[in-house]
Amino acid sequence: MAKTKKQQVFEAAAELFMEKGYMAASMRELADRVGLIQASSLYNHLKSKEEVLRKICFDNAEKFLIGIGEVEASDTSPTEKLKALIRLHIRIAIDDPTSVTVFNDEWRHLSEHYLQDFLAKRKDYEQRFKAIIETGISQGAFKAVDPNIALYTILTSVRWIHYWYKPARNISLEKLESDLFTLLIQGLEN
Amino acid sequence: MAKTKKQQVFEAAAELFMEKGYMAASMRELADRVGLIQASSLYNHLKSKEEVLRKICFDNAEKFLIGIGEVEASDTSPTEKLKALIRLHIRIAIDDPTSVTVFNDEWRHLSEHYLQDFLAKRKDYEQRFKAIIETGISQGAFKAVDPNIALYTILTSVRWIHYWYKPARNISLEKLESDLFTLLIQGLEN
DNA sequence: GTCTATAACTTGATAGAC
DNA sequence: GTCTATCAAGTTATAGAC
Repeated sequence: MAKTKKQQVFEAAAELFMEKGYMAASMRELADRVGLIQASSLYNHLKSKEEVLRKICFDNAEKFLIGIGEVEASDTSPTEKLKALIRLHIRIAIDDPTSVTVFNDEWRHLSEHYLQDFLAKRKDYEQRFKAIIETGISQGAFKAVDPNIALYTILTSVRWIHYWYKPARNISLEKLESDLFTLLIQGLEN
Repeated sequence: MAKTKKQQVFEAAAELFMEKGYMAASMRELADRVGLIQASSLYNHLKSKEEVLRKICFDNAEKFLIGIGEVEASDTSPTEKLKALIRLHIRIAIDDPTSVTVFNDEWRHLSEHYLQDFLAKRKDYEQRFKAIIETGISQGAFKAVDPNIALYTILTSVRWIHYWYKPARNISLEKLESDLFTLLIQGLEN
């Protein structure tokens, strides 16, 4: 299937938002990047600049929320759940690094109504993630570190993947996963 | 010593850059925040908006480069050096969370000449940090993980501190340090 | 050192021809 | 669906009075 022009526009926008940041990215520059189109014509494919940001932010939020739902539903130990969550972050980051980077870095430019919705979803995700860590601690599987410190250390630890990891590099997805398990889980486990 | 107006302006700017991002922060809003001053009058205290960003980015870069220089000069094991580096990041983050957040997130809006200089300094820092990890691996003190994965996991792990850590909270600096050592070093050590 | 006024420019978005 | 033309609003920064 060939990409529709709308898809091309949205993908180019995500790249531009990643490279320059949402606020520094102009519709004229987006048009240049899509090629052979004027900025005004972009409005046949999108309603506004913010609509593109909204789609990126909420599509990724949904990916993470669906993912953590599956992890919660699985009948496994806290350690296995934590591994599955790290795998989820790696998978989403490698599946579409551009999109997830914009999601990570540009959500604050959502307008107020959407920003509130987004922050509520993020808070929900973080609390469910933290609950898994807390269960592990109370069961004695994890060390008695502060759950917030463990949570944010793990959450931010996977945010560099897009910037550094390229499959072409001589490091495999398996090595990436196992090194991250070593670094992030071995410190936590009893 | 009372703060000079210049200091007040630069501090308010850093706060504004942190909250809204450099590109979304306007000189008019900065003036409102400083209070009882018009945007045009700010130019008696700064040469340009970018001058403020430059000062923030290069002051922090210098803090990290001086810090890693001291760590390198110390005659200690890779594990102790790594602990000292984590302590360095925590100290800088807690000492001035606003400034270090702008340094972390807004450097890309430096104009070309300064951007190149900044990126060279960052690359220097990362390579010296990585060299310490590599020494630990080759000496057998650390596990044979990929040095880049370890480097970026550690570097990004301390970036949430500003957003979450408040000394008023019922968690001490000592607990923060020891939990981060547990999480970040225990996974790496043999 | 602060003000008002404004220059010079860029921004997101729309109207209407084709 | 794309174009040209344009609007209205916002931007950084400067000039010159006080």
